[in-house]
Parts: sequence; structure tokens; C-alpha cells
Amino acid sequence: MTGPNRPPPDDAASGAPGTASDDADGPARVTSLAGLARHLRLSKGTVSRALNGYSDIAPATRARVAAAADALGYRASTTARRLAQRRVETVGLVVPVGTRQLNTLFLAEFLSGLTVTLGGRGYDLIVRSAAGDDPLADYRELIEARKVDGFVITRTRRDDPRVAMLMAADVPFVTYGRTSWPDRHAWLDTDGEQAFHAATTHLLALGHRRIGLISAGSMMMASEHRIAGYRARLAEAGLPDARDLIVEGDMSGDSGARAATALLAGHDRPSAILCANDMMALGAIQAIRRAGLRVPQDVSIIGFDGIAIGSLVDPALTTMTHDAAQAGARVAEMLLAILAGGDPTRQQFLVRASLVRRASDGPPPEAAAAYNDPQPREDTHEAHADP
Amino acid sequence: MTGPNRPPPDDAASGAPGTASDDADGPARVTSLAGLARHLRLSKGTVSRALNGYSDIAPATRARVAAAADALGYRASTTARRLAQRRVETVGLVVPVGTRQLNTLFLAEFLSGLTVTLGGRGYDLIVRSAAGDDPLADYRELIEARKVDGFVITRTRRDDPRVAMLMAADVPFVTYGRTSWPDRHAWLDTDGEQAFHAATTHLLALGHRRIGLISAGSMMMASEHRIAGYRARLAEAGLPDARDLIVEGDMSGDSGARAATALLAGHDRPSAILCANDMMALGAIQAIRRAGLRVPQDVSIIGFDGIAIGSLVDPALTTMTHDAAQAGARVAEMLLAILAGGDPTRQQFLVRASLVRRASDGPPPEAAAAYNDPQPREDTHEAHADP
DNA sequence: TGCGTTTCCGAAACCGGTTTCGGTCACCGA
DNA sequence: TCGGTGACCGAAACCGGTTTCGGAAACGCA
Repeated sequence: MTGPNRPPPDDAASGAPGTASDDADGPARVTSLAGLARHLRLSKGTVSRALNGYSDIAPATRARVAAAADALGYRASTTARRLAQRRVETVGLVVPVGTRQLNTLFLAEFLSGLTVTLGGRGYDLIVRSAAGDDPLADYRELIEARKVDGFVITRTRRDDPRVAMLMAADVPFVTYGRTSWPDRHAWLDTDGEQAFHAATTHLLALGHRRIGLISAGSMMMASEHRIAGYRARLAEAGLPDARDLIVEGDMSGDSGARAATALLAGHDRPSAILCANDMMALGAIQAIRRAGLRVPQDVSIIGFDGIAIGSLVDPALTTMTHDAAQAGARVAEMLLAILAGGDPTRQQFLVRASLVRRASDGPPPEAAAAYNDPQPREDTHEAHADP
Repeated sequence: MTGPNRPPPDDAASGAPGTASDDADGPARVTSLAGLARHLRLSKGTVSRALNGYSDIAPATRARVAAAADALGYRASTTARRLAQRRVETVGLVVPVGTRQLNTLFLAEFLSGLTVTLGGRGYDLIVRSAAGDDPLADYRELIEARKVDGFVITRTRRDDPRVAMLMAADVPFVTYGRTSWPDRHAWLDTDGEQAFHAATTHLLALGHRRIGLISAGSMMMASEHRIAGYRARLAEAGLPDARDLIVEGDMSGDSGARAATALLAGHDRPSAILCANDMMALGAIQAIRRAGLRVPQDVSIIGFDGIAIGSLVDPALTTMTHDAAQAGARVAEMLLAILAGGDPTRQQFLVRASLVRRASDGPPPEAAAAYNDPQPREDTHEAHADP
């Protein structure tokens, strides 16, 4: 006596979603293509083609359909359209969250550029937070459930497993940041090499000769390029390639503090430190002060990211910045192009970062007397003017 | 000679999404219910019911179906299921972006709590960035296109138009923050009144008698509660309700600096200032220093939000904090409950904020001698212990 | 006036699931 | 032995669109 058939138990009451059918005002709204077609005494197919701009519909009919559609407030069901077209017009973004100190500032801006551009083309963005152990789980889930047409990937690493998996599965995607296979997939990246080269040039011009670097973790692809730019510039200047001047952090403020402490403990401490992100730069400043030194009089600090807060701290942080919103917009355009059939390997772009000079850099103590400021402060401008 | 029929021009090449059909290894994957049914020599309906746990399927059959499904790697199409069930299992979040200084730190954590919880129940989150002039446009779009079942709304304002619209349209939603109609919809909010009451208590205990407040804009609902808590405590202490001690900001660092400057310019400047968010608190500190004063020796500052950077600046920021990730998770649960038919007016919760005491507060100059620290520093704990 | 084109629309098959409604058949007690 | 009752599955109608195909009417030209 359990009744003839039963859906599985589903702990939920019954909801009555108001089906705003017919108010006194306005004509009854029509929500299905069939309804609209009936109203117009046309077939579903004809109405659909009229609405979608097919060429085999008489202009008069097209107009009549359009008029009725908006008089009756008709709007096609996205789900139904997606089913028929076998495309979900949705891209996925999995934000890493396991790593505590995610560069959250960046996220909001990037997200905005992404969604605005995608939205303009009718695409949606669905966001996931990487759950637990397996970094690929969310991607697999999204693919298998056929919830997305492609992905945007941030914070790339060398041999990034996500990239490897998506390439193997032939799922479209664009990375923000390069990988070990820069010629095999679409990517947009800031030119870390150029940026650190320019920042090093700046410090050299101020008179620094021992310049430290706090990197963002050896697995992050960006670290490699930044370190390369820094070392290349030192080599050009004929300075020794002191490996002990490079310390690894993990992007958190604390790690920046630890790294700075380590740098200061060396037998010949640096008079300037480049940091792979602003969080670590703030941590470094804190550590420097704890050591009884001043910024920038004793040690100069330059960050990377250009977070808004940088201008509010004391000393205001000199940093390398780039437009995250614009990056998001471009990544979106790239992905849309690929989803439209474009060749991923032709979507590869490097963008410049600019030096925002504020108050955390200056000449080294020994050169303070002969100080000759090489660049204006508090002004955004290109860091370097290559030909 | 334009050809018989034509879809509208669509500037795109042809893409060949690899349909990873049959590799040498593993059995050919099956992607449709019909295919799986054919393989099992059962009807679509039976297979569907078996997979969904209906009670009218023989245990043996159910097992056979389950085994085949995972041997063949079958996974139901989300889009098809959504169409049939007339539910999209998706909630929308429109992040305000027009307001420059969005509380981005908060966003990342909140987002993570939200998506993890939603994902656990099979729901997706689609994110939009409020495009232009009309703040309701994105909501309307999402509703009409039937892309979401409900919304999460943040940064509520008095008479929030989004809330009014959604209530009128009878679309499920949960707000993070209250509105003018706290008893008519579901919300989760931090208890700003209690928090500011407690913070004021803290400052009074330190000896402060003139305490300023920089609010977050008169339209923000949160401002009202916070100011109320502050004023109530002053009244309890028998202190005059000096309206000139409250200055309005807009949540940006610059506005915090301007507001602080205004407060310091008064004929009897405050010895402590409460700020409605951490950004403004940092701006205020900057302004205080520019005025030649010290924090906290001359002026104490307390922020609100508990952003991670607060511990890295100098002086480390004393602030009121709350767990954004947990808030996101709870909001998600509330919305799911409502989508399952629950009563929105029974989903209303107030959560506590805690005072994280760091280094930006201290006794006022005149009481520095008799300084008797009322609370430990650098430790997260409940700000106030009501019964 | 006659016949081949165009133009325009209807019919119907799909997309990939869910769910209702009966129909069989085995098993039960009288 | 027989009608009644469950247990279990198939058929078919949706959900709300898109797209192919073909036919009828209107048009062109000789």
C-alpha cells in the first residue's frame, strides 16, 4: 500500500511560484513559442525563423511577429534554445580557494571585464570554487554535465594539469598566464619579463646595486618570466647573479615578511627588493620595519599588481600595474572567438605592465646625497619605452 | 540566386568540437538516455526512473542500469533535464561594479562560500557585473531569459529597488544585508548595531569621550544600524549626541581621508574614529598623518570588515570582522530552502561581528598615563558578551 | 497563356531528458 | 482454480525551442 509509483523522497515542501499570468493591465503574457504562434496563426517554425532573422521570411511577417512578440512580452526560453542548439553559451571559471591568499583584488576586476563582455554576446559565466583535493574535479564535473562550452583559467603553473587535461579532452579554453606549452593553446599574459626588467632598470638608475627579489612560488609560471627579466637586466649591468638574492614566497603577506627577513639576514643585505605581488610587498615592508630599518630610506620596495590599497598605506606602495578589467574583457573575446571556430593557437597575447611610482622606492642610503630622481612619482606611465 | 534559405549572417568560421567518440580503450561512451536504453534493451522511461531512484523499478534492474551507466560513462545532459523539469538549478549574483571601490576582498570569500554550498546541491551560480545605468536591467534579463531560479543580493540599501522589484515579480531571493522591509523577505545580515555598540564601549573603556564616525553613505542600509549602535552607546554613557561627529563617506579610501580631514578640522576634534569599512579606515589614517598627528597616540581608528591586508599595514588595523565565507554558505542554504518551497519570511538571521584588536587603537592622549588596557590585542574574540 | 522560378510558410523531426498512465504477468488468498 | 492485487516496465506525451525539407502560391519570361 505504498502507492503505485513514487519519485524518490525529496525533503522539500511544495512551492507555489507565482505564474504572473494575467493581470488586469496589459495583454496576457505569452511564454512559449507555440503560444505565440497560435496567437499569430502561424507555425512554430515560421515564428522561430522570423524571430531569428532567417532570410526566407517576408518582411511584413517578420514585422508582425516582432510586434506581437514584444506586445505579449515573449522571450524565448534559454534552456530550450540551448538544448536545440546543443550549445550552452556558458563559460566556466574555477577560482582557486584552497590557496588562502588568493589575489582577490584582482579577481573582482577581472570578473567584471569577463562578465560584461560575455554578457554582451549572450554568454553567461558560471563560477565555481575549487572544492577540495582534486583540482580537476570541478572541471570534469562541468564538462560531463555539459554545463559549459569552455573555460577561463587563471594562475597558470608550469605543466598546468588543468591545461593538459582540457587540451587532451579538446575542450576550448583561454588561460590568463602562460604555461609550459605557450604555442599550443590560447593565452593572455602580462609581460612579467619586461616588467621586472624595467623595474630593475629603475632601481639601478636610483643607484641600487644589490637588488633582492621575492618570487611567487616556483610552480607559478609567472615567477619564471619575472625572474628572467630581473636576471637579464642584472647581467646587462654586469652585476653578479647572486642566487641568494632570490627568495621564494607564496603570495601571502606573511610569506613576504618571512622572505624579507631572510634577505635582510644575509651578510650583505639588499638595498631594494622587488616583490611578485603587492601582498608580499606589504609583508616585506612590515618585516623591514621590525628589523629597525626604514622604507624607502634603507630599503626600497616595489610590488606587483597595483591593488587600490597600495595608495593608502604608508609609505604608498610603488608597484607595477596592469588593467585587470581589460584583461578580463580580452580573455572573454578570445574565448568567444575560439568558440566560434577560431584557431586557439592564434590567440596569444602579451600585455604591458606599467610602473606606478609612489613612495616606497628611493635611492640607496649611500647614494642619497647625490640623489637625482629618474622618474616622476604618483603618476601612471609606461615603465619602459622600448622602440 | 541567394540560396533557398539562410540563417542570419554570423561572423564565425566552422568549428569541429571533437566528439571524443570511440577510442581504442574503454567501451564506446554513451551520451544519451536513448542510447543507454537501447544498449540495455529497456525503454527510456525505465532507465530514467531507475537512475533517479523511483520506487517502481526492480532492484535488479536498478543495479543493472547503474552499472551500465557508469561503465559507458553516461551522464545526463543538464540542459535537457532542466528543460523537462522546468527548473534551471541556477542562482544569479549581480555584482555592483559602477561603484568603484567595491569591497572586493569580501567578494572573493563570500563567492567561495556561496558556490561551494550551491555546488554541493547541484546548483550553479551565474555572475553578472551590473552594466550601466539601470541597476535592474541585469535582473530583468536573467528573469525573462529564465536563466535563474533565484537571486542573491548584496549591499542592500534602504528601499532597495532590486528587492522591491523581485518581491513584486515573486522571484525568490535572499539579501545579504537588510532593507526597509526586514519582515517581508529573506535576509542575512551582520549585526552592525551590536558591533558599533561594542566598539564604542571599547573606546569608552579606553578613556575616549569624543568619538567620531565615518559612515558608508546614507543610502546603505548598514549605515543606519551602525550609527544607531554608536549613538545608543553614547547615550547610555550620558555623552552628548554631537551630530558633527558623524561624517558620510562612500566606502572608498579617498572618501575616508576626506571625512577624517573634516572631523579633524572641527573645533574640538575627536580622539577616536569608527569607520564603516577598512578601506575608509586606511584613508582616515593617511589623512590623520598628513595632519601631523599619530595613530593611535593622537587618534584611534577602528575599521570594519576584517580584510586580510589590515594586519600588514602600519599600524595594524583594529577592525570588526565577520566570516564572509560562512555568510555566503548560509545565504546559499537559505535560498535553497526557499527554492524548495520554504517561507522566505522565516529565513532571517543576524550574525555577530567580532572585534580584532590590533594596533590602531589606544587611550586618548590625556589618559595615556593612566592607561589600563581593557582588552588583549591581536586576538580574535567576541566583541561583546550579551546574555 | 504556359511553364519554370522564387518567395514564403507549414509540417515534422529533432535536441535529451521527465513523468503520467496503463498494461502484463506473477503471485496471493479464498 | 480463479479473480484480485501488486510489482514492474513500455508507450507516449510533454518541456520549448531549432532546422530541414517540401509544397503552394505568386512571379518571371517567352
